[in-house]
Amino acid sequence: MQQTVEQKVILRLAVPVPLRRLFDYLPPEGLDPTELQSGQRLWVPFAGRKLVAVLVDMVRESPHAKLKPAEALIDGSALFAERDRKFLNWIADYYQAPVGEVYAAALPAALRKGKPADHWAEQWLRLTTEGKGLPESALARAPKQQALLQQLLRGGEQSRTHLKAQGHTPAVIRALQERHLVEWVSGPTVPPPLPAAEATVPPSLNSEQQQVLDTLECSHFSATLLEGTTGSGKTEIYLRLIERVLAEGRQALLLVPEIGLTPQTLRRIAARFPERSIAALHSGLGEGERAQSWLAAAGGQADIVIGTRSAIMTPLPRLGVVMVDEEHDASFKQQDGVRYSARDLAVVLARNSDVPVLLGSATPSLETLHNALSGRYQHLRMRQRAGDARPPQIHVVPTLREPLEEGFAPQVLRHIGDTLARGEQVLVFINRRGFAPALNCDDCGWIADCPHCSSKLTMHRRQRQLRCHHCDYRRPLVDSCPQCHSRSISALGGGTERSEELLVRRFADYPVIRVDRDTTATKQALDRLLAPARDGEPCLLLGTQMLAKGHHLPRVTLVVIQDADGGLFSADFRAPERTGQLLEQVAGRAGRGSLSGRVLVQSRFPEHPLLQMLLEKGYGTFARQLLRDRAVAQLPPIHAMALVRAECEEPAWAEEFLQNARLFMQSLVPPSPELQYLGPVPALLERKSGRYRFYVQVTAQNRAQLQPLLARVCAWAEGNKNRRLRWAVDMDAQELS
DNA sequence: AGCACGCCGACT
DNA sequence: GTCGGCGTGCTC
Repeated sequence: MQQTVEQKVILRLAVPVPLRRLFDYLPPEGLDPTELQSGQRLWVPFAGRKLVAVLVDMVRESPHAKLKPAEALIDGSALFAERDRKFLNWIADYYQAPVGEVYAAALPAALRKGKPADHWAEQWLRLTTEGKGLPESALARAPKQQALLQQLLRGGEQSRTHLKAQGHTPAVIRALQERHLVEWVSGPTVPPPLPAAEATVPPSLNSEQQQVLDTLECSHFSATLLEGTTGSGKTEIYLRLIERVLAEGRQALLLVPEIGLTPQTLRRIAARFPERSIAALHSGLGEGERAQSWLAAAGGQADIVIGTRSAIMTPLPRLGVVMVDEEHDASFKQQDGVRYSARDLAVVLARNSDVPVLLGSATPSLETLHNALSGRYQHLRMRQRAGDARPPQIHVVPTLREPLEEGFAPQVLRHIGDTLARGEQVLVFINRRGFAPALNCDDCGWIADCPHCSSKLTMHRRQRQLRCHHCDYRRPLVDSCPQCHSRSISALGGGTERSEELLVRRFADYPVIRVDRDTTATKQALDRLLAPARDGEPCLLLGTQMLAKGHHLPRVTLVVIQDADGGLFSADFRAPERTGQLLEQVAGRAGRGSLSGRVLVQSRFPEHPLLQMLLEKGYGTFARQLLRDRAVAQLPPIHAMALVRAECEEPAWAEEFLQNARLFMQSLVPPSPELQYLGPVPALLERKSGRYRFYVQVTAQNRAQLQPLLARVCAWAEGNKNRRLRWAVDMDAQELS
């Protein structure tokens, strides 16, 4: 028997391609294999190109005969520790996603492209041997140098960023350098500095908050739903938990909805922890800043990480707590690529790391509520509003037989006028942007619709454009019918822009602030727009969902919901839940200060039982009723559900593909009361960007029944040869659109 | 996904 | 004669 002197090493790599497997390579030529660690990035040759791959595992042998060597090692040390890799592998498995794409999704763009991490290495200033020998009283004649020297003697090495923030000038540092007392060394990345904020002292807690904090156990895994009325002080609970884990030397992760991470939010956290290093991870960052924040988090330098959905995949070596604010928010579910739910992953991550997870909301998702009611999660509630704010009074305004003025009932306009006249603020919620959702010829019936989607074009009058809200199609506004040349064309229905026009006309003495995606391109813009409202002058705020989330506007005493009916008759089984959450959240904007609030809800169906229940009994009772309905209909969250989706320019191909997928799955697991199939059916938006979309829905008693079936259907579909067809498995799908 | 290889139409 | 259209095969 021949003995091999050199143990051969085979690298198993996650390559960013849409294939559900790892790829084996030999170590780069001329590299000592002992330098390799799982979790490092490497350049690899792959089907004629060069890609950045992540080393997931090292093994002794490979089933593949001809292996190529990897091209080069990128990282000196691993970016992903073993438990990070376990987590990412789990994600790929659970969501039936290609592993390489999961690893790619976990990395910030700059690192995904192969930039070396040491590009963001921080310069740290430390004492030389000579410097360490000095007494603190040295350099009495150079007070600035002395102060810096003392700081280094007491606190150890300091980052360049930190020194700059503290006002130590380069000149002072250079002076010490020239005396050979200090030197720069390259060290771990620190997060980019946040806008300066004045330190605040923690407010005192009310009894409910105190009770919640006493109940929350931080040493081990536990999952908790914190169901707290708007204004009950959930944020303070997050801040206290952060404080607690920081004191133990651990990191805190706070996930927030996409539009929740405003400079205002960041400032508030920075003000509470002025001495701590905070990394923000959101879409507003540049590529470099994002990589820097990510590396600071992954390197353990950042104490607090606050981010949107994708932050859940950031490695955190000292993780102590995970918190999800507004956990019901739809932006936690990724809608393309790796279709993960950051909220669900937060629970998985916490369990893996044996740390607590806190899901906070005034209007919990039915998923989380179900887990809380069934005892899987701890359920804590806060009903008191902070300060002396009282819950708002809610009134329904029937609009079916009412003569409306641009969508507003006369009495609603009267109330708006009265409120402004009292020097208070009004918030008008309209869940549709633009001037009008349709443009129609009175003579021949022509309707402006999107050439690429099964939807109508929305009229944007200010920009004189017709736009599709589903793809980015735009065309100039027409003033005669393109079909019959009639000049009698009308804009049907209303949106924020149309209401803005009316309100500006009717309430000319007051500023009207419109907040929607068209007026608010950036998070800074939102902050700027809302500034006059925060000053407390009487004004009218009008906008879409963007206005519904956590802005503290204490002078708003009247909230108008222009149309509550949208979600009551939708084909999407989640529509009532979302409508309930939205209405409750918007209504919560009323009367947050000492002034009491009033909410006017316009509806054509004021007697609709769900609307009645929501308005009279509140979201809690409403949500429990919806849960009972879901149980009867065998829908999530009582049952597990996944969609197999397909889209194609040729509708028949997508349908046929899904028909075959269903037949294939049925041959493995025939339909039964336990496991059921539906479809293929067209998606709610049947055509989008030129492609027809269909899905097959699979529901089962539990996920364990679904998992193996989905894995098999993925393997089957990967063998599908139609290039024009795109398909995906959407586990725990949130949208049927 | 993206890049190679391969087989049929309108161009210098 | 070939430049290039995109169908399909494969990626360690």
